[in-house]
Amino acid sequence: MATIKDIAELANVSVSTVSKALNDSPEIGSQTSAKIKAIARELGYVPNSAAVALKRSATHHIGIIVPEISSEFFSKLVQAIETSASKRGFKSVLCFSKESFMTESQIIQNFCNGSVDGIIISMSKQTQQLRDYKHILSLMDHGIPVVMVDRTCDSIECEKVCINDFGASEHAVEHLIATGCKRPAFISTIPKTNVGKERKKGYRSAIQQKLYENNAKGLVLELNGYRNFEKELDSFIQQNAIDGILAANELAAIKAMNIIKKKGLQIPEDVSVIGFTDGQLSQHSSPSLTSISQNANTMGAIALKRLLLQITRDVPRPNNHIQTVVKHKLILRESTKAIH
Amino acid sequence: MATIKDIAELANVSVSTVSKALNDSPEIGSQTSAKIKAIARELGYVPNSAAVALKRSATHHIGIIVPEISSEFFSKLVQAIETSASKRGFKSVLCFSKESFMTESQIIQNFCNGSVDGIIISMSKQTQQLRDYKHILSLMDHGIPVVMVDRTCDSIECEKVCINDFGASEHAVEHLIATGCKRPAFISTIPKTNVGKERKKGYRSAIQQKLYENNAKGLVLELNGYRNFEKELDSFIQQNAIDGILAANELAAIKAMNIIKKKGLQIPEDVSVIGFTDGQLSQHSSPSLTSISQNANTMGAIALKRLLLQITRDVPRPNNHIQTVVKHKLILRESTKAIH
DNA sequence: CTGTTAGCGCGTTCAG
DNA sequence: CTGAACGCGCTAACAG
Repeated sequence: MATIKDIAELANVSVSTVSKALNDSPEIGSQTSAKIKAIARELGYVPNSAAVALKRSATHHIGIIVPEISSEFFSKLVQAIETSASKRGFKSVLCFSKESFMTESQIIQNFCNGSVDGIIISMSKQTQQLRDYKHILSLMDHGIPVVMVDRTCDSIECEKVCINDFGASEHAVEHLIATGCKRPAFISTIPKTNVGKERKKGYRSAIQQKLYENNAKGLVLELNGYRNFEKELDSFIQQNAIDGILAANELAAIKAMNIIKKKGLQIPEDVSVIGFTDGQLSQHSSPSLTSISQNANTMGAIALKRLLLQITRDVPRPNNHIQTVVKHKLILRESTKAIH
Repeated sequence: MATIKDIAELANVSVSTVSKALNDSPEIGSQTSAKIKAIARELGYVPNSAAVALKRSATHHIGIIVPEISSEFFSKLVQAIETSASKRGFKSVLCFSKESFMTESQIIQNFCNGSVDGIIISMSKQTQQLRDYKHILSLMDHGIPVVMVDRTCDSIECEKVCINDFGASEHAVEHLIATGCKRPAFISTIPKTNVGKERKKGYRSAIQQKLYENNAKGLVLELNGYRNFEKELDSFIQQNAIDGILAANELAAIKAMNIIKKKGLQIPEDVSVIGFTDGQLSQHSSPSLTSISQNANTMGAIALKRLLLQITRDVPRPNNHIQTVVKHKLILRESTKAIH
């Protein structure tokens, strides 16, 4: 690895001259500058990032912490963040919490060493369940800007980017009702997350407004994962004479559709289904799945933009409690009936 | 951000004493050491990564370059690499080439600044098409270890991790033939990649051995993307009386199934289908898709292990042309018939 | 226009 | 057992 020093020796000038020449300082004469640049190119010189980072106390790296990327929402989100980041000269350090509080804490502790200029995080299930945000606060105490995406929480004052999960859920349920569903249900395998909770609330709000006069809680099936999914869902559908399903996540919706088909019921005639996230699974299932799109790309781009705003202007924490709400979209496909 | 200097002042010792104490040097007395550590904890001290990197000329970061992560193979691969890396104290910098040679080159040029200790790459389509590997060679010239995964090439002498795509393809076609297919076809939307080519060769080899005596080229449909996919595939199936399909990638297989169903044909009775990659799409489609699993998790873990071997022992390039072949797996599901 | 010098934060000889 | 001093590679005063 050629250094500035090597160039200086070859060019018979001092290191500072080289530094200035390479940074196009007006102080340096054009022929000297040209000569230096030629030598630099010759040697394949690239400024050492650690040295620059040390000097500027800024790394041009951001940290991304997500639970995982096997669900398409997160993989899209990550890709959107990285794409925006690289456009602006920032590199992305990607970490997975695997839905574990401990792992998330360790990752964050690690990020306190100044290896990133800021962090975008979507919290783990366990963190949201424990409601323990010490690690995130500690990060902010270290002066590292944080933007929370999708899996956010109210009790921390930092920037947030999310959709209106409550409203999106209402929207979906209203559509089920409008297409003739009398007994729409809500199923979820993410009951412990803020988004899971909001989506459930939205479901209840919609059925209370549009379907029941009383304070009915509706038909809700919540599970932690997919262990007994088939058995539970099967009896749930049977016992409650379900004719519509809103699933809080894509995979649950897809699995539900397969179980419904297996029972010999028709989708959407007997049971209509709507999912969240709108990924490839939704597009390519049969019947294709009506979905709420969370616009992961937009969320990612905005999250990055907000983060860089905090990083570049060194206002430590002005109006930090800004929350950007990205519009959702209901994408109609074959798994729901048409409105007459 | 507390530094070693701050601690030194508070403890009334020199910075070097602090450094030694924090690194558990036997030179430092136990009570001094304890006191220093207490203060460090108090201040929330974390060693500055840029300074350490500069000192050690090693960042404990690796670079991961993949085309994208919307296909499940790459998202699994990335997750596997990161998981192994973090276990060993390495952070992962993730970049997307978006199948573009230019983007890939720029990313790599950027990585020559010493911001990573090594790189794992799966090349872009365009790079494989142009066969221009200057950027990768330049990386190696800079002394940065490189491991290529899945999308590899023969003409570079670096470590490689892949599956036997040729053999896997043969395996799949043999299964189609064994379950009664007389006219199995091969479809691909990745004709320009090495894996796409190998899979096609494997297909041809199998049909020549098992089906035709002569050197028939078989029934091959290659497209660059999904623009006219439906139209092309439709007439391809019609004209050639296809009764089996091996698709070189998961999405093509799924799309093919949907088109076949739309034509009113039965899967697997009229047309059997096998795909590559075995992701969630394969598991949850109806009928579920028989697939070749590339064991992305294994590939990722091995790639990282091999890379770290090169990084830690500073043998620059000993037996660098090692190629690790990971075993594939044929996962039988509903889209193929049973063997009688 | 160019060179000298200091210092970013840390680890590491080498003296004491 | 502890401290002073150097240098990793770079930028930015400050001199000349």
